[in-house]
Order: sequence, then structure tokens, then C-alpha cells
Amino acid sequence: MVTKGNAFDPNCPTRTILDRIGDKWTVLVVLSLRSGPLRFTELRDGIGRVAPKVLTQTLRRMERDGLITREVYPEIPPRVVYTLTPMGASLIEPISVITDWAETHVPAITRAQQRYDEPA
Amino acid sequence: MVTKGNAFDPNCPTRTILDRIGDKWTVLVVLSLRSGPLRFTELRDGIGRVAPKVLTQTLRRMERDGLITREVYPEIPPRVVYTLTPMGASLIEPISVITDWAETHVPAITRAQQRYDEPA
DNA sequence: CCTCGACGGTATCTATTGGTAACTGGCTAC
DNA sequence: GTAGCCAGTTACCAATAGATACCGTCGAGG
Repeated sequence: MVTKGNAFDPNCPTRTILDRIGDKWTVLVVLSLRSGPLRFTELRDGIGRVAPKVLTQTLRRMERDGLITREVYPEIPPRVVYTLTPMGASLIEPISVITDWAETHVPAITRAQQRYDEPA
Repeated sequence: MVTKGNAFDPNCPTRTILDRIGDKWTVLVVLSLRSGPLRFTELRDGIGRVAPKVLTQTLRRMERDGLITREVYPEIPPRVVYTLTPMGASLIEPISVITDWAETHVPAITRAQQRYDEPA
């Protein structure tokens, strides 16, 4: 009943990572940084409507997890640059497997939902 | 700045699917049903502590998405059996790509977190 | 007749999270 | 002087996740 030994353990670290992947913004940050470092506002503008508070939270968590680095240039006006670490970059592959699956199955899922909702 | 044309669109269906993947329980239900259909209580007991309400929500959503089927046998006591659809089963592959990545990088992430938390 | 337990859930409440709107500080340009 | 830029922070609110308790139906046991 267990995948690789611990997927069903509530304290399983793998689950924590799944939470990150599932996090709406983390994935978008990774994809945004694919092609190079970006500043805070560049990320904010590139990703759709994201509240600065939420973006900050996401970035701090990703920095803590070692997925990105945060470099502060104490200039005026301030400049903060976010860069994918090698580990962060290695996430692109798994993410695209998921998004490929998603894009392949979107039509089927939409159809299933319509069938489910119809009788109501 | 866009992955495959729409990953950054808030209404993008791919994002909806990512939310499902990221959902703590959906993944565990898929993995639980890998080896065959299960009843509600079997799922509840197999997956760690999950509130019945939350499990019900998860299962309904997955049924709506066409990932599982729900068969009700109006016996006494009632019997409800959940089964992976082919589409649901096809999720196992992408999921294991993610969990493989996660398990590979758990040590590095843990180390990164410790380094981040230490100075405080 | 009365209670008990199995099953597959609801009902109700609280805690956590996601999100909005407004504000900060230092400096520069108008 | 005041308006704006950057990179956030703070105060606040709404939606969601989750824990706990309860429900109805039925047969078994006393």
C-alpha cells in the first residue's frame, strides 16, 4: 500500500515537495526563470495577477528550499534578482511531464466534467 | 514568457489540473487505487489520517474529472467501490516522475532549509 | 422491543491559507 | 513639494482545508 516506502506517511518529506509542485505560483516562477534571472517586478508582471505578498511568500519558500537564489543590490532604487539554482532548474523536466499530461488530457477531462454536470 | 501557449493564463485548464496533482489527497488516492478498486473505508484507512469529508470531496472531484468511477451497490450494509479509469491510471506515470524527483532531492532540500534557518 | 455496530457518508465548527488594498522608505525627477 | 519607482510589508477579509460529531438504514444479539 506504500509507494516507495513513505508516500503515505503524513510527515513524509515527499509530500511537502508535492505541495510545492501543486502550489500555483511556484511552478510559474520556475517556468518564468527558465530563460534567465528576473527581478521582482519582472516576475510579478510576467506571471498573471499575483499579489506581491503572495509572490514574496512563494519566493522566500523557494529560496529556503534551495530552488532559487535571491541577490540584493542595495542601490537606489533597490534591485533584487532571482535566479534558478541547478536544483530549481532540474524541476523543469518533471514539471513539463505534468503539463504535457495535462494538456493531453484537458479535452477528456472537460468532457468528463460536462457529462457529470449535465444530469443536474 | 509562455510555456505552451497558456500556462500563465489564470483561466488555463492546465492550471486546474496542476491543482489536482498538487492536491494532497488526489495523488494518494491514485496511488492507493493502483493495485485495484477499493471501498470508501479501505481508502480512508489506507491513506493516513484523512477526514471523511475531505476524502468525499476528493473522490467526487476525481469522479467528475473522469479519473475514477464510483459504483454503488445498494446492499446492506452499503458498498461503494472506487476504481481508476484508464485516464486515472495514466496519471501514475507523471506522478512517479515527480515523486522520483522529490525523493532524489529531499536531502538537498533539507540541507538548504537548515542552512537558511540556521542564521536566525 | 431496544440497543449495537457497520457503512458511507453529512453537518458544524475552527484553523489555515489565498488574496485585496493600502502603506513604507529612500531617492530622483518634475 | 509632490509624485513616482522598487521591493516589498501590514492590516484585513474571504474562501478553503480539516477535525469532530453526528446521521440513516439495516441485521444481529439480548
